[in-house]
Amino acid sequence: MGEQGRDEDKLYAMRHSLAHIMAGAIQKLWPDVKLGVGPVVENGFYYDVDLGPDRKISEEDFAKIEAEMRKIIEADVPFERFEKPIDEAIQWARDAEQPYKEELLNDLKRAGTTVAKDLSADEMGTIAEGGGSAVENVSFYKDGDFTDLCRGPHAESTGKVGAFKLMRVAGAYWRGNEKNPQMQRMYGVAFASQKELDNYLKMLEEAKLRNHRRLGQELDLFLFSDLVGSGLPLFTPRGTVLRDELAKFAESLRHASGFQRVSIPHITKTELYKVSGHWDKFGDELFLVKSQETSDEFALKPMNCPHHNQIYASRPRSYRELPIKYFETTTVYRDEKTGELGGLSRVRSITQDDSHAYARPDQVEGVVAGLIGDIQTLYTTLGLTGMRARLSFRDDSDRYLGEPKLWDEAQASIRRLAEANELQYFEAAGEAAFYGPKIDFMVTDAIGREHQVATVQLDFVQPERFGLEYTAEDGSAQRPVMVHCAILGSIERFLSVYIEHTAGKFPVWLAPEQVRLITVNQESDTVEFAQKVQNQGVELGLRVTIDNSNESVGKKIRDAEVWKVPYTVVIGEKEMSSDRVVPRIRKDMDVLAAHPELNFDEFLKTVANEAKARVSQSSM
RNA sequence: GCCACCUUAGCUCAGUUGGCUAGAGCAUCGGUUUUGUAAACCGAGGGUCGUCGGUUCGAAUCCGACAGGUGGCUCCA
Repeated sequence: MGEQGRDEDKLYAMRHSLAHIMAGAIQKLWPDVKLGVGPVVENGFYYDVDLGPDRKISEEDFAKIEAEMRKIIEADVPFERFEKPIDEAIQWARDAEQPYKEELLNDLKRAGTTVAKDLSADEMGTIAEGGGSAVENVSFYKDGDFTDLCRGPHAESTGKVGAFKLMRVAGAYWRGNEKNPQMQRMYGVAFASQKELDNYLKMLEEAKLRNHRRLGQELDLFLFSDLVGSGLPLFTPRGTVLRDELAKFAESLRHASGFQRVSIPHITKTELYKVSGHWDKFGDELFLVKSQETSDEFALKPMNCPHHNQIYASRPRSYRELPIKYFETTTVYRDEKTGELGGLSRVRSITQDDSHAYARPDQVEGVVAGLIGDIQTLYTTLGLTGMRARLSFRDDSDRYLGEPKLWDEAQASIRRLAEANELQYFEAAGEAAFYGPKIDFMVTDAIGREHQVATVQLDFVQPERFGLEYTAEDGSAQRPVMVHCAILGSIERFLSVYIEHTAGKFPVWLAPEQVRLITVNQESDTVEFAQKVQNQGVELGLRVTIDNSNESVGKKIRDAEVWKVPYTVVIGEKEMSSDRVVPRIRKDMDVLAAHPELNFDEFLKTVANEAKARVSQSSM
């Protein structure tokens, strides 16, 4: 570990120390506060506090708390470490009337250093000493009047903690369990220097400018209506271009990989999900639909696999025709809890580029390898890089269906696939679907944030439940394995990522408006010329618009910039007489810049080719 | 669903300790202008201040409920 590692350790200690300082400040202001845990997180720290049922900290209190923290920092008192036997520590917590600490210590005593069931390893790590045997002593840190049980490490003294800012207060359940009382989680950010803190805050401002909700409004891509309901986005013509073009691209990849399109209704009798197993697992997320005609109970489909299974099951299948691969871009509906909705990232009508392949066991790896290739092609084309794969496996809880032996085989097979396809991967226990393990793909956006996008899942539970079969070479009936895959994942969620990644500067093939023609005046020959150019463009499959409004050219140029149109062409006397195009090219693009001297015909063809080739811009 | 905060015109926002007919810019519409690469000029329309209820002589402003939103928690097939 070099210089950088030591700096990171130092920063960690600073942030951790600030968590203590904040807790101390809060305790000074509200002496009977009950403290939870206060770990370091990305960019800062938090501390969970509980002022009792009738009192809450709000953001208005931040100035007060920060002032109190600064007093502690200015006092520059040392962080002193000492140890107590576990029983004395428990007594300390009892005397201090800190029931949450007492609970942690009791778990620590009972469970040793193994992680208590409800507590994440990281949280536990902040209070427990390492080692494998039962805990006998626990360590404390004291700065001034404030003492907290803590593993450390800390800064030397409260004066050496860098620059910080309290950011927000949020509700958080004690130990992350919604059955436990809810505490207030105080978040702060902290860096070694004020300059780094300022840079971080500036980055947050930039992220705000890219926010997909804001751009969705500014660029007229999608909206929500109170009458339609929350979590139900409506897409405008411009937004629909994005959706359609993305879906078309995903579809073309599927087509090349031998998938066949199918089409299913958006509702079904609930019976379907009782057979599939979804009813028991996810019944509370179903939108139920009533018929006025029959007594059957219907639901809006929350996933597509059971429907697709019915198509597979509609006739006897031979080993010769496997793998059978169905694909469809379609919308599913999930009754998400209102507090979980947000912009396009979490919606109640979710459009998936969903596929289900039914394969013989010996074909599974080939099918999955093909899907991985398609996923890589799509994200590379979209300029989303740094792909990582999460191998989502089961843990030892009882929420999974299917034979453990099948799970082991499938997980081993997924591991082999990750190796064979040279994926950069890591494993995560407890992330599997209830019916099988999966590979989840994450990509990194233009400002360094990682998002989960595509997913490939193996499933042996549903073929069993639906009695899916094929006739093998020897005439016996065999079970196919199902492979679920969505490349874009949810188109809505994908757009939330992609709009922020591009900041709304879409590449030509996705741009809702690819070429905007600006007339210098409203004379009929100018307008007719523009219309002729537009028609030519439309014939080439381009999205060309004309702005012949009665505004100055300067104003119309500005408008085109604001709408982030890739190519803008002013049409006036010069262009009409010379048939030369001097396109105004959006600054992030570099494709046409190499061909400055084109006539209208050449220009349009060049743009059409760029769109057809799905060229991504090099800089975003 | 839980916690904190937010909601004034299509958008972004002003609106003093509760007190005259609730304002601005952009956008929209009408007129003048016929324009050359990031904002021409003049004028007009547009608001039950999220909704409902309460306190008050008087509510955009104070209180409550509900709806919608933001950030978290929990969840995410």
